[in-house]
This record gives sequence, structure tokens and C-alpha cells, in this order.
Amino acid sequence: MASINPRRTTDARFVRSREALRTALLRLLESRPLDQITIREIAASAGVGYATFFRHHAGKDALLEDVAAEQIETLVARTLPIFDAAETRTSCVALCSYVASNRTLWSALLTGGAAAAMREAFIRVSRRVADDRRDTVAWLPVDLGVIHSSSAIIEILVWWLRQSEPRAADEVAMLIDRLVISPLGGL
Amino acid sequence: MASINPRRTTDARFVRSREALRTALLRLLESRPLDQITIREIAASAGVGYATFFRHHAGKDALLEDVAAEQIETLVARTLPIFDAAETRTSCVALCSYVASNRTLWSALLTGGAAAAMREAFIRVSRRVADDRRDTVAWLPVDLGVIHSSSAIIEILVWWLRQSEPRAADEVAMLIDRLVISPLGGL
Amino acid sequence: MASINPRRTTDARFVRSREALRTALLRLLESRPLDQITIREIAASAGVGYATFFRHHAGKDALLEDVAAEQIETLVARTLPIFDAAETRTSCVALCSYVASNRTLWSALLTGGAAAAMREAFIRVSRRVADDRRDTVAWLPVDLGVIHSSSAIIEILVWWLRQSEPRAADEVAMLIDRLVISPLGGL
Amino acid sequence: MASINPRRTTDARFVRSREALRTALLRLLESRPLDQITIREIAASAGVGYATFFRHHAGKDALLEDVAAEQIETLVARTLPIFDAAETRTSCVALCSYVASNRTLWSALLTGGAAAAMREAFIRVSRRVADDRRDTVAWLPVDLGVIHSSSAIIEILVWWLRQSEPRAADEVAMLIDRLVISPLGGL
DNA sequence: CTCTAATCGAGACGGTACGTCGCGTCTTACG
DNA sequence: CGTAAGACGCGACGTACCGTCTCGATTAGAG
Repeated sequence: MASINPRRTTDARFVRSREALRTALLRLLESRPLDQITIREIAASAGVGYATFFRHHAGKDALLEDVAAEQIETLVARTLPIFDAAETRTSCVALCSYVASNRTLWSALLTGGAAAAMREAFIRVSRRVADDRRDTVAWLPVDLGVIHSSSAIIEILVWWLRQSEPRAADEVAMLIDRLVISPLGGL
Repeated sequence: MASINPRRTTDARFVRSREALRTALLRLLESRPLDQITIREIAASAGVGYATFFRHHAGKDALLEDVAAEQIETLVARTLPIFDAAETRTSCVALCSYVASNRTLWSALLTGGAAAAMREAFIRVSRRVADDRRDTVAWLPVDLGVIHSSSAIIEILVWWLRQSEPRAADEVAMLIDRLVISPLGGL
Repeated sequence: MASINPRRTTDARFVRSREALRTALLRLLESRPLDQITIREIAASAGVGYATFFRHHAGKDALLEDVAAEQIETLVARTLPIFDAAETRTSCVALCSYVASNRTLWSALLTGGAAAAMREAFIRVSRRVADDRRDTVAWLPVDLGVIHSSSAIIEILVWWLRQSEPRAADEVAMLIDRLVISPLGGL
Repeated sequence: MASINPRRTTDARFVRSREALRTALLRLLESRPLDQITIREIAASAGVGYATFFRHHAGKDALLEDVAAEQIETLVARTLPIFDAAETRTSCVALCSYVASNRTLWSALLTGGAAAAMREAFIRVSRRVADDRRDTVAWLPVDLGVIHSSSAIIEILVWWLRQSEPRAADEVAMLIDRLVISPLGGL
């Protein structure tokens, strides 16, 4: 949508609204789950007309994925080395540290009722990465590998971010390593 | 709700409606995801008045859980021995066989957009079981263990049931064993 | 609409809402023209849910015509004898007297921006009457006769009802007689 | 608006846009009624920027009246002699002939949902003329005379232009004469 | 085998959010 | 630096579904 018309990427107003909507959603996600947030609220909170929302996104979910996409892209960039490294544990630590350092953001994304959408987005990105790499283990179907590891990681992160007194990042990294990565059997 | 008035469990009309609603939901779930099914449709498909739906269930989700509950109870009864047995693999086979033998039902429940609700129900039941048993591994927080294993199993089942040409039950059992059960490290 | 389902005509709630909407529209028409009245206002003023409006009428205009229909039916019943009577003047007086005695109502209907719709409704009713009677004057096409006389009468009434200090009913009756009825040349 | 800046009447671009808008509206009116035509369509059809529309006219209606004004001015110039002439019938023929010779234009203006606006414009012009002339008949209020005759003429023309196989101009002229002009009683 | 009361179907209702549309204003990029 | 493009705020629209409610019309099961 944004890429069709070159103007859209340049026009100051367009960029401004777009960014306002992104941050408004994140702001609201900190207070309550996605499905209790109305598009009208997002628009109002962004200081943007209601109709304008639809000039940028097809719906609530579309905005969420738009917001999520770039974050996930970054997260995956941190997750990638996990599978390469002999030292998977170190990589898991890196992953968790990144999440910890953006705790508020990731809490909103993962514990705000958007986890399912995030999971989808994460799987999508992971699948793309997996297609590029083509390292396989005989007993494990590739797509299941992607789905399982993505889901499990997301879910452990959700569990982590929901804790009132969160554990240390490297402790969680250990859990991910032992529960998810190691069982994949050294991809 | 159903238990307040003893008559409700006896009155032929009440029982008939209840059952009609259950089967109607399952029938509809085979055609499209839960959130595209309206309560009005369920009622109509059950040959039951719209208001009657609410005389039995608080909402769509309540009906789903009502339907799901007994199935999950059975499934967990099959899953339980997994953790006891030295031969976890055998138990996984038993689990998958059961699902395979009720494929239509479980497909509706798991691939019909109700997976999230099923996951919750499954976790709820599992947690209850886990509380009874109290076998712990030092490095793994109990609640995470429950959440992770429940979610991962559900998710592998979803993956399985979505395949156009599904794999053999024992093959999937192997996957569950290697990806989920074994890593728990012999509870 | 009201006549399809017999229940609708009986159900107390339905009748209540229907009547509330009618009177609400008339009430609002006294304060400002039709196109400055929103459906939401009508519903609110009727103490009726917004969606309920559409359960009764397809839109603002439909409600107006519904309201207008019966009034026009009555008015036409008064207008009819005009064409029969040798004393057309007397009949015109009757017509104007009736309008005068319901001045508030007719002001709302005719000076509230609804005149066009009223004209249509009036023509429709008149055409039906004309079809029944089949008295024709050679030089005047029937449909033009209906359109012209209906429109002209409506328009004179509008002019009358808009005056700050309205003329006497029989004076207006005279105007209608001389400008509209007589020229028809003794139908 | 157009008269404030002297440049506006001279600037070639301004004149070009103005004319483009006029003809665009007329072109569109031939295909569908005024209220189904959006300003955006008019602008697009005129090959003119959307905002540019508002540099010329306050809105759709304003453009219409702008377009209509000159036509009506001409029409009234033809209608005027009607009231002077002893031979009103001849004048009516002149009027109708003029309309017939610009049938497409007048069809667009009168049958395209713009009749009400045209009526207003026609009345406005007629009133100006009537004020100048000051010929009165005792029993007929001047403003009603103007409104009635204007409306009735417009309305007969609409009826005429809507016919699939239109009658001859002098036949319609006769109808106008007998229904509208004669009853005014030789102003 | 009746009578009485619970249950039923039907669906009207008040709400709330949706996504669409057109308006008229105002900003922006571009020639 | 002026103009065309079009993003924007606004606000009404009509739709969909929710869950509550009011109706009579059955019909089950107790007496």
C-alpha cells in the first residue's frame, strides 16, 4: 500500500499520520488487550481522523502487523545466529537480552492479546529465513520445525513477560535452549 | 448454570436443545473458523430459537468449551501416562492414535479457529493434573512446563490435522516425543 | 414492510417504536429542514435505538413517506370532491380549512424541506385516484393533469404556510380555485 | 467570488478551468442525476484538480446555478413577452421552441435532479423582472404569481422533456398557455 | 389424563463498532 | 511561486452481531 505511490512515502503528512498510528497502537496495547481496543480509540489517540486510519491500514490487524513486522525483523536478525552457532546458548542469551532491553514494547506486542498475530508474523519471517538456509534434519519436516520453534519461543517469551517479577534474561535463554533449540538436534 | 435446576438435566426438551447446539457447532466448525460463525447460525443450524442458545451457554466460547471439555478430559487421560512411563514414546503413540481415530472431531476443534481456546482448556486441565502430581525438575518452572508442553502438543496436532495427506500417527508421535516430551528431561 | 409479517402489526413493541419514530420526525421537522436532521437524531428523539430505525424504515425518506402517506390520504379525501363538485370553490375551501386546522403538522411536512417528497406522495395518491375516475379532457394529458394540479396545490400551500401572517383559508381557497382548478376546464 | 480579482476574468488558465467545469457538469448530468455526481467526478471529468473546483465555486449547487444562470436569463427573455403580448399563445410557442432547440441542454438541467435548483433560479430571475414591471392583478399576490407561474412552467417542461417520444413544441405551448398563463387573467 | 408451569420459537430491541462515502479545507511536492 | 494532487478531519451512513427482553404457543411431567 505504502509502496505503490511514491508520494506516500515522501509526503510529510502521510508519514506523520502513519507514525502516529503506530505509536498510538503500542501506547494503547500497554493498557489493554488488542480486541478491547477500537479503531476509533487508536485514531483518537493518534490525533488522527477516524477515516484516516483506513487510508493507511485495512484494519486493526493490518496495523498491528505493520508495527510488528519491523520489530520481528530485528528480533529474527538476533535469532538467526542461534542456529548457526555451535554455542546456541550464547545466541539465546543475545535474543533474550534484546527482548529485555525493549521490555515495554515487547510486553505490549506479546501480552496484549496480539500474541497470535505476532506468532504468525514470526513464523512468516522464519519461514522465509529457513527457505534461504536449507539445512535440514531428516526426521523433522521443515515447516513443522519453523512452526514449532517459532511458536515455542514466542510462548516462552509471553510467559516471561507476564511474570510480575521477571527472571533474568540468561535464565530464560537457558530455558529456550533446553526446551526448544537443543531438541532440534543441531541443525 | 445447568446444575441449578435439577429439572434441567431431566427435561427432555432441555437435553435435546443442549445436544443440538453441541453438534451444530461442530458441524459448522467443519465449514469455517469459529469467529466467522455467528450465534444466530448455530441456533438456526441446531433448529433452536436464538434466545434458547443463551438459556444454555453464556456465549460462543462457553459452548465451545463445553463441547471441548469432555474431549480434552479424555485426551489428557491419554496424555497423562506419557509422563509416568519410562516408555514415553509408546504413550505418544497412544495419544496420536486417539486423535487419529476421532480425526473429524479434532480437526473441527483444532483447525477451526478454536485452537486458542482449546489450548487454554488443555492448559487448564494439565495444570490441574500437574498440581496433583508434583514431580518437578529443578531447572524448569512448573507452570512453564505445563504451558510449553500443552501448547507445543496442540500446535503439532494442528500442524498434523491441517495436512492434506496426513502422516501416520506414530510418525507424529515420534515428533512429539523428540520435540516436546524428551526435552522435559524425564519428569 | 409492516404488512408482510402479521406479528409486526400486533407486537406492542413494534407498534410503540413505529409510532415513536413518526412523532419524533414530525417534532424535529418543526425545528429544521429534513436534510439537517440525521437519522441518529430521529432515533434518539424517539427514544429508540439507532439500529431500530432501520428495522422499521429503509431511510429518512421512507419514514417521511410513511408519515406523509396517511396525512395525504386524508387530504386527498378532502381534495377529491373538488373535481366532482360543480361548486369547486366550496371544495377548495374545505381543503384549505383542513390544512389550516392542522397547521403545525402541515407546516412541518411542507415547509421543512420535505415538500418535494410530499409532492411525490401527493402525485402518487392522485394518480391512483385519477386512474379510478377516468374523467378526461381532450386537450390535457391525464398524467400532466395530475402532476400539474398536485404540484401547484402543494406549492400554493407551501407559500401559504410560510407566510408570517397567514391569509384566511378561504382566500387561499379562492387562489387555488382560480389558478389551478378552474383552468382544468371542468373535469 | 469570480469578480473580486480582476485577474481572474482575464487569466487564460482560470477561464479555461471555469469553462471545463461547466461543460463537465452538463456532460455528467446527461448520464445521471445531480446528487449522484460527486465534485470529484466533475473535477476529474473537467481535467481539473479537485481543489481547483473550490477556487471557482462554493459547491456543486453553486456551479449548477452558474451554469443555469445564463440559460435561464435567456429563457426568461423569451418568457417575458408572454405577459406583454395580447397573443400569449404565440409567446408560449416561442418559449417552447427555444427549449426544444436546446433539448439536450435543458434535459440535463431539468431532468437531472437539478430541477429544484433550476426552479429557484427561475423564480429569482422572474421576481426581479416582476419587480421591474409592477403590473398587478388585484386578487393575486405578486410573489405567489411569480412562484406559481415559474414553478408550473418548469414542471410542465420537465414533464415534456421526460417523455420518451416528446410532443410538438406548440402543443406544449398550448398546455402552458391554458394551464398557467391564461388563468393569471391578463396581467 | 388433565393441568400447570417450564421451555420453546420467534424476533424486537438497545447497543456498539464497523467500514464507506462525500464534503470542503489545507498541506505538499513539483514544474 | 503558483497549481494540481491528494491527505486530512469530519460526520452521517447503513450493516452486522451482540446479549437482553418480551411474546404467545407448546409440551412435558406431576398429580
